[in-house]
Amino acid sequence: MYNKQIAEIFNEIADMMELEGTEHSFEVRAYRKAAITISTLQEDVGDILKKEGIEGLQKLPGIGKGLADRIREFIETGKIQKYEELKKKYPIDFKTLSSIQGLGPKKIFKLYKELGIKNIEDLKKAVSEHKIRDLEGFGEKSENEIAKGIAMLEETSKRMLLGVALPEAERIVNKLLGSKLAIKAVIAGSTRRMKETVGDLDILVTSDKPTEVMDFVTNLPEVESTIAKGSTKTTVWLKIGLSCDIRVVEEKSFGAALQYFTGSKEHGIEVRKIAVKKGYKLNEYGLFDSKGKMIAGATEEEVYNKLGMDYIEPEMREARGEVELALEHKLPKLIELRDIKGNLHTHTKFSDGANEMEDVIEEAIKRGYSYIGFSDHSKSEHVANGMNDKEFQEYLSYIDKIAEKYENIKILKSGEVDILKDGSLDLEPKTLKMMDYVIGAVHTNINMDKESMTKRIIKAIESGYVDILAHPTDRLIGEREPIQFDFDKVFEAAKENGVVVEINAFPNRLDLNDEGIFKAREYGLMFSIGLDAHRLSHFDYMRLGVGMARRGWTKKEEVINTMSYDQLKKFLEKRKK
DNA sequence: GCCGTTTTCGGCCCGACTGTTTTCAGTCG
Repeated sequence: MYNKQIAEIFNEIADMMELEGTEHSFEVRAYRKAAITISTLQEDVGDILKKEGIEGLQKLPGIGKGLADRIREFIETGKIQKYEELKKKYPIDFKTLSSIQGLGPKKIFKLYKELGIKNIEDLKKAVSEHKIRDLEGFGEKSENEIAKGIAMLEETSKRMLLGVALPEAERIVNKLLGSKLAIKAVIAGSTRRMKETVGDLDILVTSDKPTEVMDFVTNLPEVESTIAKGSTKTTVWLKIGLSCDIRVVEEKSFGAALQYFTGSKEHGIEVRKIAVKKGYKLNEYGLFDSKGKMIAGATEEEVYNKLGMDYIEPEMREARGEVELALEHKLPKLIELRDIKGNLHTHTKFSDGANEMEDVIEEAIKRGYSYIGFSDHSKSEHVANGMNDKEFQEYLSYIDKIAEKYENIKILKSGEVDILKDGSLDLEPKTLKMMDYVIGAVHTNINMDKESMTKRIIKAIESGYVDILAHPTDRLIGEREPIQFDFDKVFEAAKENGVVVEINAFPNRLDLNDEGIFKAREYGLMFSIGLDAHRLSHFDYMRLGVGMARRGWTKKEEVINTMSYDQLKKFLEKRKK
C-alpha cells in the first residue's frame, strides 16, 4: 500500500525542486513521470520490492537506479531523506495548494516567501485581507481567481461519475450541433475513454465561426462562469460542478486534434515519441514531416496509420502496452455495445426494483434484447425487500408463467443471492436449483479481513450453485472502498469452477473495473456485463459497462451476454454438469 | 534522474491562454 504515498511524495519533491532553479528541470520531469508510473501501477511497489528486489523496481518505466533507491528508502525507513530536507526548506502544503486552479509551484513559493502562506487556511486569510493583489507578478485579477479557485476546490474535491458527466457532455454537444455554428462536435478526453470518473469535459468542434461558437458556449444555460476564453480554446465552469474545455479546430486538423485531446496524456506522449523517432512532429494540428509538410491530420486513423500503427480504440489509450500492439498490428478486437444480446442482472418490484416485471420486459424488447434474466434479492437483503425460499419459489413460478406470454423475447429465472458471512448461500438448494442461473453477491459484513473474505467467496464459488459473481469488489465509487480479498485465489477458484464474473454497469459501481478485468482475463475468466437495473432508465447504463469492459481489453467472445439465447442456455446447462 | 538499432552522453512532447508585462513567465492539459 505504498504506491499512493510515494507518488504524492515524488510529486511534492518535483514541486520543490522546480523552485531550486531551471538546471533541475529534467530531474523534475523524471520525478513527475515516476509519480505517474507508480500511481497507475496495479501491483504495490512494496510487493515488487519484496518479490523481485530493487531490480524489479528498476524495470518499471521511468524508474532507474536513483528513484528505485528512493522507493526502497521509503519502504524500509518510512522516510525519504531528500524529501525531508526539501520539506524543511519549504514547509508548504504543495499538494493541496497546487490543486487550486492557476496555482503552480512558482506562485505557491512566491506566496510563501512574501506572505508566509503554507496551506489553504493561510491562503484564504490572505485573500480575504486582499494581501495578494499587491505582490509582484500578481494583481487584483489573480487574487479573484484564487478566491474562485478555493471555492471550486471546496465545491468539488472529487471527480464526477462518468454516468453523470457523459450525458451532460452529450447535451452540450447536441446543442452545439443544433446551433448550426459547429460543423462537427464530439466528446474527447477521459469521457471518450470511458474512465469511471472524469475530472473535466473536453469537447472538440470544427467550425467556420470559432468566435461565435465560443460566445454560444459561454452563454449556455449549463454554464455558470467562464474561466478562460480564446478563439481556439475556451474553458467554462458548469453548474453541475465540473469544468469543460471547448476547442475549435480546422477540418484538416480534426483527427490530430481528436487524438491529442482524447489522451490519455501518457498515451499521447508515447505516440508523439514514435513520431519523433520517425523524424516527424505530431501536435494537435497534424502530423508533419521534417520539412514541416503536413502528412496527416483529418482523421485519427490517418494519423495512427502514417505512424505505422493500427487505429487504437479510445478506451485502450492508457499507455498499457497498446502502442506496441498497434505497431505490431496485434490489437484485440474489442466488444461493442451492439454485441450485447440481453441482460442477466435485473430487479423488479418483487424486491427493490421500481417497475413491474412486464414493464421491464417491454423495455428490454424496446432495447432490442433477445433475452432478459430476472434476479431479485434474497431474504438477507432486508432493506431491499429480499424474498425467503417460499416467496422466491413463487417468484420463479411467476416468471415461468409470464414468460409464456412473450414470443419475441426469452425470459430467464435467477436471483441475486447473498453470500453470507460464512460463505453459505442465503437460499436453500431446492430454490437455487429452480433457477436457470444463480448470481452470488456479497452485501453484508463487508469489512471482514482479507483472509476471511477470500475464504468466504471461495466457499460460495465452490458450492457449485453460483454461476455469476456479482459486483465482485462491492466498491461504491467515491463512497465505499472495495472489499478486501485475494484476487488471485478467488479468480483461480472461479476458473476451476467455471464461475463467471460480473462487470456491473451501474454508474457508481462499475465493478469489476478495468484493473480487475485485466486480472480476471489473466485467469481466462468469462464475464457478464450486468445492468443491475432497478428501473427502466437504468437500461441506459449498458454502455458504461461495455465501456469498462473495453477499458479492460475485453473481446465479445469473453462476455456471456453476447451469446444468442440458445448458446447461453447451452453454456449454463454445461456448467450445471 | 532516465534512457538507448541514431546513443553510456546528450538528449528529454507540445502549444494555448492569462495576467502582468512592455516581451514573457507561469500554468494547464
